[in-house]
Amino acid sequence: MSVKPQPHPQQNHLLAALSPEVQARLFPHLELVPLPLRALMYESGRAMAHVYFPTDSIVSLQYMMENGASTAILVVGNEGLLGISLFMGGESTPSRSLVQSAGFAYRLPRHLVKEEFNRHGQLLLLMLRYTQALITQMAQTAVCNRHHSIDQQLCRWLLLSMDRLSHNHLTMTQEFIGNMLGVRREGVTQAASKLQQLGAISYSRGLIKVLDRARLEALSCECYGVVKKETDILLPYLTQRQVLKDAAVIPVATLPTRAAGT
Amino acid sequence: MSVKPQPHPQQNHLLAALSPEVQARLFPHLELVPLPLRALMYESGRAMAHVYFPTDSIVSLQYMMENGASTAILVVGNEGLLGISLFMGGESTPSRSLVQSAGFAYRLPRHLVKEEFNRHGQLLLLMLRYTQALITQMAQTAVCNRHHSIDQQLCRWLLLSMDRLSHNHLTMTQEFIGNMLGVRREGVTQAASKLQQLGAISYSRGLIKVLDRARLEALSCECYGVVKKETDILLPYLTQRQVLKDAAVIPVATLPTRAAGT
DNA sequence: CGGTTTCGGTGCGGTAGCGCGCAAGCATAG
DNA sequence: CTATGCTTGCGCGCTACCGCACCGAAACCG
Repeated sequence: MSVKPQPHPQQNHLLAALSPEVQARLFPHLELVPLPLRALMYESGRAMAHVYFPTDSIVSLQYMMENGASTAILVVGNEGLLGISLFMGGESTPSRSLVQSAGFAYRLPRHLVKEEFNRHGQLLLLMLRYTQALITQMAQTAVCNRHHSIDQQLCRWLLLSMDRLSHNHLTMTQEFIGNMLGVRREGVTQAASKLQQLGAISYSRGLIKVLDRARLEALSCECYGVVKKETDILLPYLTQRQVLKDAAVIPVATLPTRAAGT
Repeated sequence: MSVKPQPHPQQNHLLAALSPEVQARLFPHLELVPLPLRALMYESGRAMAHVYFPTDSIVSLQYMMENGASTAILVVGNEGLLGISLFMGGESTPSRSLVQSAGFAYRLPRHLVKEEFNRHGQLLLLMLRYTQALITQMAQTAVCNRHHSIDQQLCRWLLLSMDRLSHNHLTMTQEFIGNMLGVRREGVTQAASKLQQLGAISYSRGLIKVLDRARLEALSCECYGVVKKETDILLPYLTQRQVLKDAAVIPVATLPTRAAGT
């Protein structure tokens, strides 16, 4: 029917926010790879060979328990990248990454990203800010796991996913969502059924459509909003698609901050 | 009775791990401050003026909910520092920090730490690795909140605290612990009473003594061990008190990694 | 087209944790 | 030494969620 849009590096907001100079160094080495649903990007404890920049795919990072249970801690889509621990120091983490929505990603070999990072220029700054945003998302997930109902968490999850897609539907079964949230499949069934009765979503056999986004936001816990707001503060050029002007090194002071510091 | 030991910057493992050169630049500006129990170090959304390096105190970082409930996401003691978001980009975070065990900390004004960080030397590297360790702790907290019982989480919490103290007792009421873990006070009472019957701890009116640490570790969930192991990999010189030799810049490759990467 | 697999709906008993209220014991101020 | 407040123990009903088992309907496949 319709022609599939050709993937492009600029679809990834982090890549798009890089200065032309940095882009010129990195883009020639970008490799486009398809990410099929449920593909395992990183296995716990294995060294990572690449850093991935999703364009239209969504990958979630899970921590596993000894008994096999797991919970997704954060979600990465076209607003970010997969593999921050390569910058931070470890070559691997005790977590695994799973493709939650199929699509494409560009990837770069580990050493190239490290080299660029060690220039201590724009990439370093962006990575740190992005990492801070991830930290907020993880922390909020932890609180959410403690205090909120499955209903609320499902809404949060759907919203997080929708923000990273250009369409309004998700391809995932309730069983799969259960694995993500670390709850029973039946729990998801009940929550989803409630949402459908309210007209917020419709679903059938692994295809979920969001019909009333405002409704979802109202039913979700505050966690979604907190993370979104904080991310906007930290990385306005990502969520609002503003592209930073060049300048190899951006003084931190020129980036917006929430508090009017000294 | 006994003479209180004089606090010293080297009691903080992060400070101790710095090269003599960096120490020479920073130590003259260190300011020793007492951290009384329950003091609020950072309030959500307020700009941070200092970075704190605890010597014998413990500070925990909490995320708050709108309805007043809260959960501690991570714990900082003499192995680390308070205020990583100053490096990462934000001047503030949506979290608050609470003194969980009274003691002392050295602090540095924000701009001095930023300056040293921007030299892109040893401090940068240490901070990134430490941040990675914090991320692991947060993620594991999130999973723990989802999957483990109050009993197990109490053990984890006690162990995390003991690792950061030189003695075997804690000054905190069960109500306070409840606030930390984000559970009811009565839940803590039941869990603690179980631990006391098993001879692992004894407690009375806000004073908890750890009698059988091995027992605690056996009763705790795996989360404690996972975080500890990962921290040892990332920062061996912190937990094992090895001091790095000078060299203003340490190539990442010389730091130990888990996987035998390329 | 018929068999098999996948997905979602439902019911049932069990349990961990919640909110509440109350009481007993220790601790400190006056 | 008494009064007051803080800490802990305990009981009660309630809800959310779990584990399990089973079923029907849709999709998939040869």
